[in-house]
Amino acid sequence: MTLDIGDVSRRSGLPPSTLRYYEEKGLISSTGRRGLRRLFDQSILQRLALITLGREAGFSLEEIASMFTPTGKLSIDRKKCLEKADELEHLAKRLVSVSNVLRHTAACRAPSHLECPSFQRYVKVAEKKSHSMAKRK
Amino acid sequence: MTLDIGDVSRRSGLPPSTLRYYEEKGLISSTGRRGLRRLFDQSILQRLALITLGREAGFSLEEIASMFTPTGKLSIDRKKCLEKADELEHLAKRLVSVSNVLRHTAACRAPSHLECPSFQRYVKVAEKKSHSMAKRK
DNA sequence: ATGCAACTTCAAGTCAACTTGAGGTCAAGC
DNA sequence: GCTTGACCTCAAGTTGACTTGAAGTTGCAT
Repeated sequence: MTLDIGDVSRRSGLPPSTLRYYEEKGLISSTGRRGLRRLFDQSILQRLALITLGREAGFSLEEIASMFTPTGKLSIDRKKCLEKADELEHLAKRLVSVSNVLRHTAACRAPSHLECPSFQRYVKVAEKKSHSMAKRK
Repeated sequence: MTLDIGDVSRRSGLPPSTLRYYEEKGLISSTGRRGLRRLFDQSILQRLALITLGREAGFSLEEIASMFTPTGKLSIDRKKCLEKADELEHLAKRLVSVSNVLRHTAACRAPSHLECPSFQRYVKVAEKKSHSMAKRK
């Protein structure tokens, strides 16, 4: 019931080179080897899904690595978790705002969007950055 | 009523080097020069806010550039706008899911999160990628 | 008119996140 | 037993998004 790197690659959509890179960086680990070949457990797939998601959310690999405990579970640092959660939620809200800006742009017939009040309103929401956001470099 | 690069930098939070870089890449443009110095219009600030937001949402500068028309308005390609809007909304939903995963991790007392049903549920939502998402390299 | 802070250009450097390539190993099917 | 394909390592290359540095210019206050 263990997976070859090729299987993991196919199932996760990530190329083997990336998987090796992630292992090198300590984000994942193989459960052992058969000869030279890495063997992975099923659970790697969930972990990779979380990593990919974290990347899409704008976290660096280093940040993501810090969210896992050495044993592979998610970090138990509750405060940190809640902070990240807030940050993500705020980002999500802003994204919805931009999404609204785009929908408006597609629909609105006003000569210039910059003068349209509803456009203005969306952009205003989108402009607000949270404090934690600012910290992110 | 025009701004110096320093003013824009202070008001947008972006360093002058980044502003010059963005200009070089065609994401923004100065309205003219006083001697050597670039002059910017007020409206640059809104535009920069949108650019920054786009970056946070994971778009490349090139993608962002393609969302603006040469005249500086948002692209009128309605189909493209709606596609991006969907993409953003989907990403936003997934982010909320990760946020939930994190909150759960902070709150749940189960010995292993991987066995907790509500954790599973959140991860399941988070795992789903949209088609458009997959295209994003 | 003189100093100097804030601008300018342009080339080169940096960093994260991968990818690519050369050269080697191994197990399975013909 | 030998080829083939999927794996391996390790070093070097790539890309995007900036930043830094050197060397020059300019506008405003003293």
